[in-house]
Amino acid sequence: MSLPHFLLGLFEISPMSGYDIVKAFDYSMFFYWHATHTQIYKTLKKLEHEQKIDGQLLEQDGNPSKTIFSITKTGKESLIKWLREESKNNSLKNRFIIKLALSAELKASEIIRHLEQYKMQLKNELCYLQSDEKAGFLQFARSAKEKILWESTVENGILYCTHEIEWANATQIKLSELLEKE
Amino acid sequence: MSLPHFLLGLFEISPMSGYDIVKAFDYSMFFYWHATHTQIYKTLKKLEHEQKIDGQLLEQDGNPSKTIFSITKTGKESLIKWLREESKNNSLKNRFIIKLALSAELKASEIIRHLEQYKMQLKNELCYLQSDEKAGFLQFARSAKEKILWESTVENGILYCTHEIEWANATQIKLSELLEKE
DNA sequence: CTGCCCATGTAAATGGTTACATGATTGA
DNA sequence: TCAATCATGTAACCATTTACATGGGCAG
Repeated sequence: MSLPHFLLGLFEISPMSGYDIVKAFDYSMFFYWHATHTQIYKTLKKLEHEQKIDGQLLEQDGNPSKTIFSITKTGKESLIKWLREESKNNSLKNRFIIKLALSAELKASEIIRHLEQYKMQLKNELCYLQSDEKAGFLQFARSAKEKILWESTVENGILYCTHEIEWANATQIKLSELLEKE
Repeated sequence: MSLPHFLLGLFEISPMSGYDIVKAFDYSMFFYWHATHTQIYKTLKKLEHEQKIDGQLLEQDGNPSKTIFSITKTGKESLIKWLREESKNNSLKNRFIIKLALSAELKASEIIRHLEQYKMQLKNELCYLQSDEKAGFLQFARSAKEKILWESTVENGILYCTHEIEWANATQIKLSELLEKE
């Protein structure tokens, strides 16, 4: 139940179109969230209907027209209210880890291969998090406070990926030691 | 789309009742997954209908009867097939972090308080992951390989919580330095 | 006799993915 | 001329949460 608030948060930073948000998600701009265009456009309709955002049609030449949404006073109030609430239900769902826990039926070599694939996914994410492109966004922070928050969230993703890769390496080693014993 | 497979994985370890699984989730036995009883019982019906599990009524005195499910041959085949597949869509959703990224409108002191609450949640989880109760489960591993996998998943949770707490501390310090400057 | 634990369910709502659809424009 | 990008949508499905419900047993 957070996508509407997440979008309000984006509009509070800057007015933008639904498509801008779709693209931001597609380029995995937000390490800890994902949404598809279906969900985004539906949520935008809902937020507009609740008068939390306000759409302005922008005609373009070359490209189709698009609606630029801005946050309204009501929307901002709703956003602040949500921001102030304690964040509960922070439980994570990690498909890879739970599959791994149940994988004892597979050959050790096969599990090692899965860990390798997992590491590759993490390295890709890490690569983007550490890119100049990502770092470039930080300059758009509107205050020292915002800059700290944005840097911290990027740092969180980097630390997560790094530690997860290290853990995967350690697990691979344990499994290969097992292979040698057999 | 993994709960059915997750449950098959549990039944492959040992036959058990729906209620056993409900309780396991309630006591957050599985750090990286959660499900409610509604979802569990519905999934059990589905798995039974697909003949992937097989229920046996167990009469008890004192307590109501319960159905103990075991995995069938078909179920085990389906489980193995899933285990062999590469695990994609490992993207995480972290409500706390995304809220934090949007929190620049809040006072630094308020954000520091949120980080404190987040740390408390993590410390609770960590406490359980490091408990004797949790360690006790490891002895039920049916092979050296399974033991490595279970230990690794617990270790993964411990590392995650530990690093996340460290990161939260560092972020709190940055924010309090900002407070001093004002 | 009140309230919690056992054990299992239904109904309704929300959240999220996948597939299908459109129609203009631009670059290879 | 073929495919990709821009921009937005619907329909159907699957996943998940919240609320409501039952009925016996047991402890305080």
